[in-house]
Amino acid sequence: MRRNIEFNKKVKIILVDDNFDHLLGIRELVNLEGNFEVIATATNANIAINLVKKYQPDVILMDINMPEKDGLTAISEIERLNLGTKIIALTGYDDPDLIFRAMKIGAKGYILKTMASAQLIYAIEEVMQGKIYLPSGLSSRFFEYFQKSFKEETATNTNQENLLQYLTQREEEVLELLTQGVTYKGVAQQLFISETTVKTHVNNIFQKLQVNDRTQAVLYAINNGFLNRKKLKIAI
Amino acid sequence: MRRNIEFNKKVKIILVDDNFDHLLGIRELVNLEGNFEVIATATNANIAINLVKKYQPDVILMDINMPEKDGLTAISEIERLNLGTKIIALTGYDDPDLIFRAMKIGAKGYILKTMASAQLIYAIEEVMQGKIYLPSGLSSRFFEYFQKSFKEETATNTNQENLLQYLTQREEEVLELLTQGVTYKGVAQQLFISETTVKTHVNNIFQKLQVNDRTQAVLYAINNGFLNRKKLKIAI
DNA sequence: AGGTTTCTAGATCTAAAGATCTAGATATCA
DNA sequence: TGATATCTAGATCTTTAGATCTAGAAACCT
Repeated sequence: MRRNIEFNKKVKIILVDDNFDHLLGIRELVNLEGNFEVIATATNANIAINLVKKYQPDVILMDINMPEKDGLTAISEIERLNLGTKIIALTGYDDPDLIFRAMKIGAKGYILKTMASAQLIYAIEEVMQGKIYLPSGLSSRFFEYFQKSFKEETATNTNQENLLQYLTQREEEVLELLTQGVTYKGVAQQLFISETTVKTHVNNIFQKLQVNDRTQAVLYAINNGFLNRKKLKIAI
Repeated sequence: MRRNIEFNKKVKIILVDDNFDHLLGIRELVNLEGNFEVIATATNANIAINLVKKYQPDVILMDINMPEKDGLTAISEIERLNLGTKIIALTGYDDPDLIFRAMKIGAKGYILKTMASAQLIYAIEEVMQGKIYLPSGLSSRFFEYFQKSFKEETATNTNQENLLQYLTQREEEVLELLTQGVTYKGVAQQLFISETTVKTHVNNIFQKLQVNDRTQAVLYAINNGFLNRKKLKIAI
């Protein structure tokens, strides 16, 4: 039969939307495409997650404005399954924060319900090719929000000089251990120096960073990019 | 004169590239467009920054692979001037990390030198409309990198439960003050309770978070999204 | 009404942290 | 070679921090 011959070629899709009518509409639309097949639908996120585990679809169209468990959480959980399922977020709002969060947790696409159906089909085709699809309007909003986030983040750091630059190499080593919650004794052992030497270094660090205790020193270090320079942790 | 009449309409552009020949080529190309005008060029970043201050251009085409001061730093500095100048990064490489960092610090566009000249013109037009322009190939790379960053970041957090959930309201208040480097005495004053009460809370916090001292508690709180829930700080 | 949780707070003690001063050994730089 | 910076480390003392135990008051749940 035709169905069997094409079985391996068809893109398996699961729809998730709490509005049943909307679900039917999208199913109709998607099934019109010869290469797509809606293999299951769900009206809430928990059912959806179980369906995904069972059928391992290629693509999920997920309404992220649902009661109970919201769509974003569902996306996170599905992503954690690591099945390579491409998730396209579907919503009525073009809220930049929502778009940003959806992309952050791994959505491969984001489209508005008000958009033309052709765009939905195109989005599915794109994500199936491993691409990410954002309509140009949403992509602008995403980038605006993205850049705004960073601007705010660096704004607090640039209003005054970074006192970390005055630390000597040894002091940096000591501070790094402090940011791991190590005691004087621990630092002394790890650096093969005496405990009093550590205290000397720490006191010098305090003066240079203009703080009174180790907690404040650690906080200063974290807030001023000390860990970012040392470790990997992408600081976005 | 024609030049005066159209003065307010022309888009003022500054080119920055350490390769002089390349500079001439781009200038030629851009000037062919009636609406664009290259008002200055520079072969290094420091000169470029001074030119920007002086002429306040609409758009800057910046090669980010330059010796001495690199282009990314220059972009940061120009952004800090807050003149609303749109910066388009220009480079030979489509390194995702480079793209990501350029966008992060505020570039409004990113194009490869190997790309067609029409794309450069289009990019200028787009950014002048307040949009961000990334050729689709680069935009894919950007998103891949973007999502990978977050996946790695959350990977360390999701491997075990978040002990912060077991804290009572009062304990959260105390912990919040600890993450600001406040002493027992300070916490007591701010919460209008006795110092011994604070100690009791802090000891309970230590047990719940399975740590031994305040520095470790603060580090646990920071690494497990305590501040993110409380304050603004977009944690990307 | 009785159990549970939470917030409060005292007493007591030990361990760590921090402040301050002095000082020797190297290394670096002018 | 003499000044400077860095790393080292001792002595001494005060102040926080942290551990442990007990216990009352209020709120909440069943």
